[in-house]
Amino acid sequence: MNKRSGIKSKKRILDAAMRVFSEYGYAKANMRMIAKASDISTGGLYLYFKNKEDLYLTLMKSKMDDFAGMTMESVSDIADPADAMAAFITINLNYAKKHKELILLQGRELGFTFGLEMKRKFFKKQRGLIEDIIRQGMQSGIFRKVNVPETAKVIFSIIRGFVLGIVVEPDALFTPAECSKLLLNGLLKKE
Amino acid sequence: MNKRSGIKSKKRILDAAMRVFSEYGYAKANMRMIAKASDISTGGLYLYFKNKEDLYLTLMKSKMDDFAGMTMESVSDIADPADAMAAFITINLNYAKKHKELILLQGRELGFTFGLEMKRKFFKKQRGLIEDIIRQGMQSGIFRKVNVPETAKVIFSIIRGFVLGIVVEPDALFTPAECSKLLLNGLLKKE
Amino acid sequence: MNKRSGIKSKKRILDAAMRVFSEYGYAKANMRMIAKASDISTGGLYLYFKNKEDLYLTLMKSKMDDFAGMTMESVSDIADPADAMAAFITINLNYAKKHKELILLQGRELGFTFGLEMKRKFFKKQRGLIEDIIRQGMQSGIFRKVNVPETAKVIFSIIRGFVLGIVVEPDALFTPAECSKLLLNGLLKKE
Amino acid sequence: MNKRSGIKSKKRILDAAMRVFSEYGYAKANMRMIAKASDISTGGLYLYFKNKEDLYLTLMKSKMDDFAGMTMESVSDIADPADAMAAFITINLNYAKKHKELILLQGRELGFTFGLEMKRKFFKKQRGLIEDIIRQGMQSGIFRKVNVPETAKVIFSIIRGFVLGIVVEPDALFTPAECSKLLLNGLLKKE
DNA sequence: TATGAATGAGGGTTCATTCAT
DNA sequence: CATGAATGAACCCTCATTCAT
Repeated sequence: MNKRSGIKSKKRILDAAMRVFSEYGYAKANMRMIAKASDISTGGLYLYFKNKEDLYLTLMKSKMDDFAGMTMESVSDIADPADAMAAFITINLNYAKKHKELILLQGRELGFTFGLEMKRKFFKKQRGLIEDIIRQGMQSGIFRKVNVPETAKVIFSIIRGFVLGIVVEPDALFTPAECSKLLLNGLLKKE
Repeated sequence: MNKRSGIKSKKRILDAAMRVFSEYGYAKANMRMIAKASDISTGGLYLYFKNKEDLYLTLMKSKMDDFAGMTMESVSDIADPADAMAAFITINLNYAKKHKELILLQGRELGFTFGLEMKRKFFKKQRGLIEDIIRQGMQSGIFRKVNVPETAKVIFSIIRGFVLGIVVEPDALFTPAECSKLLLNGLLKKE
Repeated sequence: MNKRSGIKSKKRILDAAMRVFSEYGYAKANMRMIAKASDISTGGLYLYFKNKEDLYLTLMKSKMDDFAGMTMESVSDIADPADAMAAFITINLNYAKKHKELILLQGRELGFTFGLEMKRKFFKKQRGLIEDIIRQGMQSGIFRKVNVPETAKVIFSIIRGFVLGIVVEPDALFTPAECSKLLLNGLLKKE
Repeated sequence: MNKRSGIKSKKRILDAAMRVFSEYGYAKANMRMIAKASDISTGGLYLYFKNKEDLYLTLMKSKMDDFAGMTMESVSDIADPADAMAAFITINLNYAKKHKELILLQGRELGFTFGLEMKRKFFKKQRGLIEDIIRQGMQSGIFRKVNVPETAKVIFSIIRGFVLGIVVEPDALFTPAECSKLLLNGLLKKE
């Protein structure tokens, strides 16, 4: 009955879906909840999304794109590779702190049969960013010589670990600064 | 078809449940599948487990206990803290490599309403091991002075990141050796 | 197959439920039967009723309300208390004769954990009617002096007995007239 | 394992069944409960009873026989018909007071497809007793002339009403004395 | 574009009954 | 006689999806 632009409706649904999926997870969330939360009829959902999976995937893609944009932007104009790496970590951790539910949601459906490809693409992109930083660090001589893609992979894994740590431990006390310090300096005493 | 020792039946169910849950995840797995996979009737499942959740939780607990035992044992008699840490990482990564599905399954249900307490206890224990190693390293003077529990938390997160990395990337190339090297030495060139 | 007014669907379900519950009793009736009998899908039932119990209770409540209305109305404008009592009995017995299955159904679930409160309220109301009649009879001097609420209770029990008698004995021959005569005059010869 | 005489086991099962059926009703009681309550294995139940229905029916029959014996005995040697009638009522009400659950249980399954025949036979016998009393009362001239079988039916219904009243109302205050007074004298003031 | 009643397959769970021991 | 693990049909209920309006 409401005259709403299609785009606006789609946005509303996505927002509602975010709230609902975050709270209940993919499996326990149901279309009626999302319909109610977005104030759109059950049938209406299917005007904008092929099915539940499509809705979920679209949502995830948009969030990932947002985040990818953020990181890209914030890192691109930092000259010092160590600073850039620190910035990359910082933005990851801050985002995690702010959007625990999203991380949780993504993690929860980690190995899902669907959406894997999308996730992999996202990961690759992020790793690409790290690789660039490492290469710059090596060129400028402040990083040790390492196998770039492999190290990027490891670092990316570490960051994912940090992120999960923040999300999982309710009273996580570790700060971006500390995390990057450990990553950059290691545990051993510099002789 | 009757008469199997109760314990044997329980074991069969647990094994089958592991396979089924691994493949489909908790939500999409259904009791009928597990029944079929364990060659036990649907009703039979409920002779040994109160319900689906109980079955899942029991399964997880047994796996965690197994793993906790393994790490404890393998680390306990290594004198050098750096070696101990490396061993701890190695065992984590090797286990992950061998039991990807289990990790995935656990990760998938990360934020589950149930079983959280159990998982937290497990995490705490593992973190305790790391703390011990750090303390020894600091005493023997080969580790830098750090805030022990916090650092343990960070390291544990990092390891979790490694583990997930192995699981998520299908062609993970990173080795335990590399991982522990990075963790111990950091990315920056010494001096 | 779609689109029926909600109210109409609800009515159809209630009607079908009456038939099914009457024939099989609460425990042996199942939702699929009711669905089939109302020509509505299983899921459709749950659009209108929270669950089996709710459906049953709603059904009972509506029947009780109907009946309470009938008695109230038919007794209210009879001046002579003896006549009023006779009318009350008559309406009870006639209703029982016409709706054996309903009585049976209600009786069958007599001590049910649920719906007891509802039934008690209904009983209380009916007893209230009887009390009024007794009081009037005593005031006008044609009834003996009795303890009103207690006597009402007894009379109500007697009527319930009559009702059950009609329902249980397939070839019940006893008529309202006879019943009220016995109740009013007793068995002893008036000396 | 226990050496128990068959008869004793049967009795134990019946006793346990009484307790369990009373508490849960026929439908919600299950064989395992009865097995546990009688300390006999599930399979063992089927050594003594063909199935759940048979167990229930056997139980009911034994209770009815007991009760029929009691009434018969207690009424048989009372000379005065009014006293006999009063005694009959008294024994019914006292039994009801003592064995509410049994009455409830029987009432609950009133219209059951099975056991109806048995119940009818029981009712007939009880009615026969009442008929005898009425006939004696008419012969001795203290009862009014009435249609004997029909009046017996009505009286039996009334008594059933009393019995149910006792069971249903939690704080039933009506006494056997009162009940029989009303039944014998009626509500109207004499003359 | 929008609605929401309706569908129906499928999931978790129970329980009377059987049968190898 | 006795056991109790095992069976499997059947039950209540949910929910993604459709479609007449």
